[in-house]
Amino acid sequence: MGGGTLPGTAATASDAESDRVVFHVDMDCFYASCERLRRPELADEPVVVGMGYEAGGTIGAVATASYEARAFGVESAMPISAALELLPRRADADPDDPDAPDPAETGRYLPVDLEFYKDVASEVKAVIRDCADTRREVSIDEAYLDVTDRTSWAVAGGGECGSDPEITDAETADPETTDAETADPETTDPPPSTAAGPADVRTLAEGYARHVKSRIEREAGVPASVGVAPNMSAAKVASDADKPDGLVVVPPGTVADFLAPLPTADVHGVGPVTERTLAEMGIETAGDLAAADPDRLAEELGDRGRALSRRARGDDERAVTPTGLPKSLSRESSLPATDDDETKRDTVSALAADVARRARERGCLYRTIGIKAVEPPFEVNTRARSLPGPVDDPDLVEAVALDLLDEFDGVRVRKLGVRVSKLDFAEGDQATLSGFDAAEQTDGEESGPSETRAATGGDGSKLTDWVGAEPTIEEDDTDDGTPGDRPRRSEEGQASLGDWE
DNA sequence: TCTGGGGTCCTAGGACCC
DNA sequence: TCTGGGGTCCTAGGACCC
Repeated sequence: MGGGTLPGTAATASDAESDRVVFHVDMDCFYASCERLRRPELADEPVVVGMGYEAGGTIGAVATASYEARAFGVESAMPISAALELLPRRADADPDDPDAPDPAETGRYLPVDLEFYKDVASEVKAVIRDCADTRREVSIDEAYLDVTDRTSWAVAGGGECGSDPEITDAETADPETTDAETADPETTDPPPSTAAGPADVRTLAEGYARHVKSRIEREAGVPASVGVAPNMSAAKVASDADKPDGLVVVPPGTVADFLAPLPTADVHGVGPVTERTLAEMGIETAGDLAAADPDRLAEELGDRGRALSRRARGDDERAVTPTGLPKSLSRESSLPATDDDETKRDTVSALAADVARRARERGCLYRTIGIKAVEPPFEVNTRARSLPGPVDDPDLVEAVALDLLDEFDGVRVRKLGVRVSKLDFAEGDQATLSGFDAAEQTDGEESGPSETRAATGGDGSKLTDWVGAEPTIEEDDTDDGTPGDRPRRSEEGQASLGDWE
């Protein structure tokens, strides 16, 4: 990075010439960290947080395992029953029972408490919003920050190219920042640089990342790992490279070298299937991937092949953009495999009601209703039907879902799901501030003309006649039908994260 | 160890239209 | 009157991510 880049000259340069500064902030075993926050006695214990898990039970899957638990082989997505074999429950450690597990080799098992984690996440987000104007909050525990305008790749301490006073200020002027990262680098014996480049070069970007990271820990009380790079995919890999509590910096020009030795599976977008395909082509590392002929990759993987090849070379021009509004809403749930149609219909009815309720809470209409039916062992079937126009109609969701389910009469299923898609956030009536408490009005009046009458029209002919029977829906739904509380699109074009809070 | 639940994006084939 | 091409929408499935 010699002497920085003149404005305008870098715009079209690919990969390493981009001088953007992108952070990927990734909370360490977030759910477990949240549990520790409110139960400090769990601090150094193996902690397993299970979804679908109830205290004392054996069903469910591992949502998050603390690093202490991972040392026993417990991994995300593993069935709780399997985790228990590797790491028995602490409660089962009975000192009087010679057959009981050694307490030192047991762990704490807790059910997911998403509401609490969201509270913690909102504190993390408050820090992130304070530290970056441009950001993408990807999930409850993960975000990308473009902080190009707050820091730079200049070398810290007024080195060769780090002479921009504004930038130095940005890093150090925060009055709240009292710890080492603001102090004079000369006197505080800075932590060794984790830059992938020349190890003795600390950039301002690294200092700012340290600042963000320590603010999160201080203000939200949970640890984070941060990856720093000139683009999103490299930052993502960097944040993973030294977990937990990691800070890995990959300066411009070093991205390809940083990625090269990593297995292909570490490249964002390479899952088990692609990994296998690549291995069959003799491609084992990101370096191999970068060196492979893009045309050959495209033959095997389609357009994705080319994109992965670019990523592996450190070339990722995607801008950090806020998360948009959701494209679909769904609920699904597993059940003991059954072919009992009554059970299946009850399940689908409940899922449909829940999906419809959430859609209404978010003030969104939907035009497609679908189901998912998973046959053992893992055969996924989906069916969907589109309506002539967007609606907000719980009864219709149920009716259509049940109708689609008919195809699976007598079929054994182990999981069922209901989804609405082709969402329409009906942005027309911002004026409806009165609909503020719409989430509460789920009973009684239907809050608007978007309620389609087709399926509930009073005759027994359920939905045989709704397709094409209600071309009037379209006119109707535009004037109302949005409860108006959720789509907070004004915040930044699109709600930065309409999801929670 | 038979795999939880919530999403996104992409592809392919068919229907339909001009 | 067996034959063109392009575009769009829809459905189903697959891969991936957290």
